[in-house]
Amino acid sequence: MTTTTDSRADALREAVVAWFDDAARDLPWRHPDRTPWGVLVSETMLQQTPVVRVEPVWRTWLERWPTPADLAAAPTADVLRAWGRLGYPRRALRLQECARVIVREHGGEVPDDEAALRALPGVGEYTAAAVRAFAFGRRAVVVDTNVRRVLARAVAGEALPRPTPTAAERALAAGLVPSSDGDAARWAAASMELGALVCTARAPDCAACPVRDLCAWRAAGHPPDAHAARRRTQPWHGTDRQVRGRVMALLRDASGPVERERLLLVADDAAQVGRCLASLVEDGLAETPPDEPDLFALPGGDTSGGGAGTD
DNA sequence: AAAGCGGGGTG
DNA sequence: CACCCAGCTTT
Repeated sequence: MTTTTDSRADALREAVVAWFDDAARDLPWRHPDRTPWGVLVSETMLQQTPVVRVEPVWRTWLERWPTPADLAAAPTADVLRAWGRLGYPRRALRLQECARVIVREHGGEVPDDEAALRALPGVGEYTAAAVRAFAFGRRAVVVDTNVRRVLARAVAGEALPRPTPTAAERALAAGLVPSSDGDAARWAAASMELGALVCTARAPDCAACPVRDLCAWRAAGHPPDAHAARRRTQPWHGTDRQVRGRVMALLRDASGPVERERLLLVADDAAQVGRCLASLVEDGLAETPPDEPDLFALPGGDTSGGGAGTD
């Protein structure tokens, strides 16, 4: 991949980075004393969860489990409770498994190369690139939802990127990444921040945008979203996801196993709840104590010999 | 390529 | 109430 070197690309990169120097949020995972592990934890928590909700959980999490070895050794029930309401609790499971792989295969240190990062549970293309850039200051093509939107507007002249990324889109993003490690890492953080703070999805603040005079979307008169018809808003009310979430909330708040009968009350459709309980067990998010098929608890959280778990 | 997977803040 | 959020995994 070659870096685009035309003057317009240069102007875009320089304007965004200069803006970032002044406008960057003071986020804890950007502090000088952060560790690669802290960055990996933040990136995992930030997968589909907004910054404001992640920040307090990240602080207590890193205080409690400052290294991969600490998280690897923790009871999974404690991990799921600490994850709280961040959503997608399978991420917490994968993060703990990730910690165990790091301990087992990487001497307890977060790896810094692309292939090793991608091999970690829960680490995909974006997270691997983000860890390389933000934890190690290395060059990486970091393309998240913010960067996709910024490039869709500023370069492609569209209101929003298409629902699923294309090869052309990633090539465009790759071509804009500066060649040096330091510049590339700064560009990654800056382009993401611009999308998060100024070039937002709902109400972009074009008047405050450092690249407003370079923006193809603005130059075209802010045409509407060309891909709107192909977007599907995911249902929520009455779905398995909602029911699973309610079950998990109950299990988190209980100090011990919970009776199936009580869990069935989270929704009108008992069959649906039963299906969700089975899927949660299948996913490793819940388990039934030995010879107790009508009790459910968070995994590895068995504290006593079986008495009724009272809050 | 598309579906499944949480939860809550916001216009 | 629809939409969105520093995505990943599986089909």
